[in-house]
Amino acid sequence: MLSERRLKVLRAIVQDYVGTEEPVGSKALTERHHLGVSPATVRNDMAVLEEEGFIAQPHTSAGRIPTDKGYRLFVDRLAGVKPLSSAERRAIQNFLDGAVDLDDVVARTVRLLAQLTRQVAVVQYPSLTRSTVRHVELLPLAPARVMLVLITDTGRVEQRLVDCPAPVGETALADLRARLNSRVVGRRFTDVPQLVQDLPEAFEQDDRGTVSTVLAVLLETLVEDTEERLVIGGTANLTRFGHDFPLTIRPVLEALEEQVVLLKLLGEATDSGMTVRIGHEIAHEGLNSTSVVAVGYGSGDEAVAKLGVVGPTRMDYPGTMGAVRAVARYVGQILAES
Amino acid sequence: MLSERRLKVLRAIVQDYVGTEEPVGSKALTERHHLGVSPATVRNDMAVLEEEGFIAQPHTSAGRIPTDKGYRLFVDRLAGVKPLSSAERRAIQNFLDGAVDLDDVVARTVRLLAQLTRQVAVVQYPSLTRSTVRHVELLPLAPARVMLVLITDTGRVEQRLVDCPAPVGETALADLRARLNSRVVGRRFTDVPQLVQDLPEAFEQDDRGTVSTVLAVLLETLVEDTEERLVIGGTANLTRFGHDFPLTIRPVLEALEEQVVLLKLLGEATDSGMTVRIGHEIAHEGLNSTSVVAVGYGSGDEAVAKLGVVGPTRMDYPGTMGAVRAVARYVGQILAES
DNA sequence: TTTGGCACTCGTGACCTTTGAGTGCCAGGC
DNA sequence: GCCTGGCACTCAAAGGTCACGAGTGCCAAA
Repeated sequence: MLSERRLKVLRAIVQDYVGTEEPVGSKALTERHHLGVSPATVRNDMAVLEEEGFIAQPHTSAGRIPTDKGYRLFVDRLAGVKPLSSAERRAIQNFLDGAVDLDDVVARTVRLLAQLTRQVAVVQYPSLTRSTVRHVELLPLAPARVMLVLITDTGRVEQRLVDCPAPVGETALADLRARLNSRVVGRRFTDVPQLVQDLPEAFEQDDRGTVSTVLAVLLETLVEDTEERLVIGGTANLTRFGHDFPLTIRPVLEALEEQVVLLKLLGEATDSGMTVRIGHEIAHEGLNSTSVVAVGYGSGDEAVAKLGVVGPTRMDYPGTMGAVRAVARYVGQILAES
Repeated sequence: MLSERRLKVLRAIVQDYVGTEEPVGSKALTERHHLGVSPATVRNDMAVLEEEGFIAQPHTSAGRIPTDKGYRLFVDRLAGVKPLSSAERRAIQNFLDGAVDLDDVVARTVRLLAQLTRQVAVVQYPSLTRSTVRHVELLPLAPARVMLVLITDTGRVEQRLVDCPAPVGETALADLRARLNSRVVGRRFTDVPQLVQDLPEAFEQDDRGTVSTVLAVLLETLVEDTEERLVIGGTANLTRFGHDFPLTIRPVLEALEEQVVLLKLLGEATDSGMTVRIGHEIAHEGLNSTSVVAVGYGSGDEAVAKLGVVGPTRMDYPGTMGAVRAVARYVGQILAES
């Protein structure tokens, strides 16, 4: 087990390195942090920390930099989540309060996160899986063609064209609309399938085909929409990545365009509480020199989606985590209000 | 006026520089292009070209590189549009034919363009200004709350919540829906305002407020939606920009996130025919070292939106223009079919 | 007008040296 | 047993020198 002081040394190394981007040596450490011991002692501690794999030397006779393992320990045990200043909190609130609809909320959130953390922000649209149905509408477009419109409690609207096996009368459609809504409004998406299961039986033989078709499309919409949309922003912050970044930035930009990768990353985040993935903990190769801080957000207790940032492993974890958490909370509030 | 040969020299310089990314000298020129004259002669021509501002020297005793003005001349008079190979054409068609809906068409187009040109691709969603209305639907959500759904001929669906000044009856709403649709279905967005102008007068005094409100929201939707959505892709290609690119890439990434800037850029493109903006011809400062190749596309004769690419001024103009034009044509076809 | 010749420029890369931050280790002190 | 000051060692970074060579401009001759 590492002694108290060695943990302090590790923390100091992480903090200094994050600030200066340069390997930190024993002398500089004792000067900047009042550790109460001499550089020589710190050197001994550093030797131990290196042996344990928490820090490394880029080359002999250079300072040390934290390894992924070192950052991990730092995040888990040495760093808190830095709360935002009240000025920042007010700024967040003001900025988000101006949003007019869901798209706007998401767009503003991503801008805000990017600005606050000075990193790349990723925001997932609220998932439909935990959403409830606000309204289902059926519009006759042509004799055998119906448009299905699904409105969710998060303000999202989805529509699908349905080609029916036979012409549908206005009354049958109105009947279906009424029955459908009475059963599913206010219910969760996940509950819908069994709620509508026996619905065709309530209709005349002629219309059953149509009813089944409409229901099939509805269920399909519910499932399909579980694959989420993402919005990313602040990619210009990638230029702050490091000195050698032609090589670093490339794969990151590529990964950011692969929504699948990002979705998987966010998906790995635990539903409640913040998740931090550091460097090689991230499965995707192009992101091995980045860290991801993600957290779920939602209108109620449950998270309906995730948001987070992607930055260099050498990032200000406490500050980033604080910003991410704060933004997630405010977005949750906004969603709850609307 | 520049002699025939000097134009040839300029063309050779542009081609070589685009290929090698390095200043091109007189000797290399005569070796790679059979100009039939000696390096000394070429040097004289280069001196003239430089005096006229078409080329420049990064420093004394280095080769020449084209200036923005040089590229302009090249594009206008020296370069054709390079048609794609039939293999490329087939690839485009196959790739786009797999699209299932409008979103997918746009997403695929942007990927395709980025891949084909190896640059940053920008695709604007089909504009609503030239679109026609397919259907307008009104859904009662609460006694004084109505959802307005607008379906366009390009397959786009927009919805808005309308808070009415007074409760609306089902019948009044149905009446409004019917009257509204009979007037605007199949008509262009731009014509809608005057078509519905006198609609409130057909209703009872009690409902006029509601009707006016709904109409106001509808018109607002039409106008708002004229501000287009954009999709961009291939940002990873920015890493190919140049050697000094930390400084170059930053403002470009920033500009790409400012949709306003891009919209303006695309907007400047003439409706028919391709537009090429080179370096400082672009008003936005961050994009002064880039060129934009844009062209309109549409399902019929008229362009409904623009698409294009953003790349370094040092780009393969003939090839890029060929790819952009070809993609625009195929997308137009796809849209016309659906 | 073109061409070969020639002197000149100047960025590039190779090679060397110096500098200094940082290290590991050790012997002595608390 | 842990901490500390001292000391020799290492090595990347910074600076300086130098030769190279691609490229230029100019000029006189074809």
